[in-house]
Amino acid sequence: MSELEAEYRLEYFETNDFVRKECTECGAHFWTRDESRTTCGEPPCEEYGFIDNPGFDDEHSLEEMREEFLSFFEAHDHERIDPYPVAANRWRDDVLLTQASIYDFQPLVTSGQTPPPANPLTISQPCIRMQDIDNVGKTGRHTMAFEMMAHHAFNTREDVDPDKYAYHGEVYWKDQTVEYCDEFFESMGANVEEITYIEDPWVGGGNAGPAIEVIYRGAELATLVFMSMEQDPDGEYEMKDGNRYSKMDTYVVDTGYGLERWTWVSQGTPTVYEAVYPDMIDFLKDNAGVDLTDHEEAVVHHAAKLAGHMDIDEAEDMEAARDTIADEIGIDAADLEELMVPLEDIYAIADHCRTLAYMLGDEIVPSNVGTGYLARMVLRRTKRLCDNVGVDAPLDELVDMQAERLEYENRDTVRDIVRTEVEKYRETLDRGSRRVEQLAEEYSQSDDPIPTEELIELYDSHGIQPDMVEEIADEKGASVETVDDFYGLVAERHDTGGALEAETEGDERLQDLPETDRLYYEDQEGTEFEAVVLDVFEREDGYDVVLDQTMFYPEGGGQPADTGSLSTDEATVEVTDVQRVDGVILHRTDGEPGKGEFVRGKIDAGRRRQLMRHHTATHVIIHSAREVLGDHIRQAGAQKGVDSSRIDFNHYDRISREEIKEIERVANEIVMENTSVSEEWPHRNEAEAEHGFDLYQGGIPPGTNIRLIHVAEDVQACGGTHVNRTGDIGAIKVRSTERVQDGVERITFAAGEAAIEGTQRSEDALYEAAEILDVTPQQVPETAERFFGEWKERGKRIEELKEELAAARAGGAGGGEEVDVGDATAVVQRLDADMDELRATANALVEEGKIAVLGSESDGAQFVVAVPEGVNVNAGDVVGELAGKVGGGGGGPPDFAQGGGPDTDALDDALDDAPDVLRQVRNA
RNA sequence: GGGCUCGUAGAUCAGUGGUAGAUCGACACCUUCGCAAGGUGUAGGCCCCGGGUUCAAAUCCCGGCGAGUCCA
Repeated sequence: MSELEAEYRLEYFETNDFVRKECTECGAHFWTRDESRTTCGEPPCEEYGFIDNPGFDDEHSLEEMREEFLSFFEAHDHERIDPYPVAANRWRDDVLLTQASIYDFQPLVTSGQTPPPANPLTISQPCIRMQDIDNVGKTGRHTMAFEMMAHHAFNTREDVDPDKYAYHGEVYWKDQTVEYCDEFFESMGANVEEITYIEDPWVGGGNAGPAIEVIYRGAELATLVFMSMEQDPDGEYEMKDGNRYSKMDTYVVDTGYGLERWTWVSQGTPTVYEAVYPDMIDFLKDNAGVDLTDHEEAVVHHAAKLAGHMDIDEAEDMEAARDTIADEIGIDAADLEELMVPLEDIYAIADHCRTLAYMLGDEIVPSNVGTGYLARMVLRRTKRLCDNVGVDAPLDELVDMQAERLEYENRDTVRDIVRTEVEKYRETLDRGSRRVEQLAEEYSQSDDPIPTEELIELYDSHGIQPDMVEEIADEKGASVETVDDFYGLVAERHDTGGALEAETEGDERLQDLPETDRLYYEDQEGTEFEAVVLDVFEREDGYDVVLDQTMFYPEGGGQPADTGSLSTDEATVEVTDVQRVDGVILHRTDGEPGKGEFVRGKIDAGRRRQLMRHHTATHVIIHSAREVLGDHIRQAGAQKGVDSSRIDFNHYDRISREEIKEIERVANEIVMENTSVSEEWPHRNEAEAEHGFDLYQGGIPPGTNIRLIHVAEDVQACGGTHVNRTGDIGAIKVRSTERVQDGVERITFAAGEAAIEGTQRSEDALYEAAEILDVTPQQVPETAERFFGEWKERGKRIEELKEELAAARAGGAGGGEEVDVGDATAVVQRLDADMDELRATANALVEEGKIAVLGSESDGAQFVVAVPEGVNVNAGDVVGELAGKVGGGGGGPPDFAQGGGPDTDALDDALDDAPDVLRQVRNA
């Protein structure tokens, strides 16, 4: 760590009379203007110094503070850019939610592959950190939702090739960053003498660099990170994670100024929540009927202030501190808790509602996977808190209060989603409590506690929290087996082996080959071309041929590879698959065309044409779905094919038949308009500025320029091949919809010829059905309904008749053989009817006080034996014996047994033996 | 993406291989001046679908469809 010391000897510190000191409490090194200072200023070395003592000239609301910051940096030559969505998984696959402003620029911008939207830039980025969820509301300082105000500058070293990275040269670095920070504090009216800059090197995600924590009146108000190193076993710096790092070609100024912290310090309220959500807190208190007397108000204020001065980083710290605080104020700890808990819930509700506003406003759709699951968790937690504290305002209204404040435009959809989710949650709770009630009743009878096993099952499979089980069990007079590490036990159930996928090893030879020219972009309609074979790789099941240029489209963006052939004068090889690896296109063939040969390539035109139709149709469908279902519709995956294609997207409800028809109608309208499908390669910043993030439905491509495909009003970044005009699609027919996950719907559709074929197939089925029923296709549903009804009627009628028949037979009309078995009479009879009839007859005989032994030949040999009450014959034993004679088995309760076997020839013999069997069983 | 749970009458659910059930609701009748309530009775089931095992499957196995839930 000491190796970084030189990194902090800034000219700015020198020229402004800063001194470097070592904290007497924690030993950290820091820079200050105050020669007499001995501690770094950060809790626990020092207490909060701003509560009831605001640190700046003016009090600011959240909105005012955000504007102060952004306009300050705008005035200092930074471009203000719009915040990114909180759903970071839209542009990177390593995280779900945006947790810092730098997330916006990872990994493509920070690595230099892609230029930043502006340089330098300033932003206030909404972030969500779920890690702190248990602390929110309780500690007075933790929030789940926050905005990270930041300014960023992206630099590359002067000595690297200017063409190597998407930006070049140094914008500014450490001195300028610290100077901006100092100046901003000063502009807010802070006393700069009190600021300390603590040296605190930063490490994260394979990168590292020197960093400075900026502390003012006990609050960490900014972190200045100088990202400039990457992990490297041979690197010259060893960082605090024990790994070695070396300098990179790019170096990035990554700052973070907590908007909520700044707002809080400007107001000096006891908790951050009161500074950030004053209106919402008032509303919630009023709604929940939390009405404090002046005295209580003073106690709460006093307690919060004391807590503020303590080192409370976890909710548990708060519980522990409660006694101390109560003691100091001079009231009972229990009384204090009773006073504080409702307020803590209210604080948490306000924060959670803002979190939800960000998530849903940024069009995350609740689901059981990914970010959708996180949104659902937050929503359910919020609902529970509302119920706890007695807030009865509808949750969608509460979320909307925040959405309005954050100026989201899709507020109606957000409310709709919240209402749908609350309803789903209510159903889950209903289902759950019924289940628990039943269980509780069961266990209260046996006096056993409900075992942990059941609790885990209830939570894991049915989403019921243990405390809810306890509550209901209590009402039913049952207890619950308590366990320490409940969630640990749940986690155990999810242990997975984690099968590792084998990495495909790259060919050294491949890396030396030039990128293949992509003719399929120059002429999307073309199907024949000429090329030179640059290299051939022998594979297990064929060859990989590399050409200098190709028209074969490699698999990508959900579009399968082209197939076709490569021909020399002597021979023709079939191309079965095409892949692109680092810009080099590999043609998998069944033969060796010869390195250096001149080849003519020919792609399967019909197949390609269908793929192009389907690809363009995919854009049309997603656009139509957006139009019909709402702006939250976003592609979640797609696969094109020859006969049909499918597209998955987020939606919070099942798609109705009506909606499908409407989507189909809108899609075909676009087809019939026959507008041109165009392609362009604009600078990504211009593209983003004009079309926003929705460009990247299928993932974010790297590079300065990106390929855009315009289909009617729809614009998407896309690497696929497309038809020239929408009319070339021919027709679009939705084939089916399914729910692939909760909140993710899949539409399978067909375009062009496949649409016609698909429709014809469904019609064939309908016509065939109509022919069988001998009605017109239009009459099929009505007729089917009538037939089904009649079929059921007949079934019932047959039942009735069988019973009547059985009664008649039992009455003597059947002519079975009557034998005496001790004091009882048995009827042995062969009926040749189905099992139902046999059973009915047997029952009727039993009614008359007779033992029934019935045999039948239908689908093998079958027996039914029934014994009236009070007769000492075990029916099961009789059947077992008889069934054995026909090569099968049987059994059942002592008064009614069934059985049979495959050997029908032996049926009569078995029945002849029945009287003996009966007597044997009776004697046994 | 993975794990787990579930699918039976209009609703909620029993039913662990041997004759498909309960409660509520619906309907009819009784009781009542009338209503609530009560009583008696009746109707209402492709046991999600398709295969397999078995003498026999709502039940066991495999696949599909539908729903729920937890985790990443």
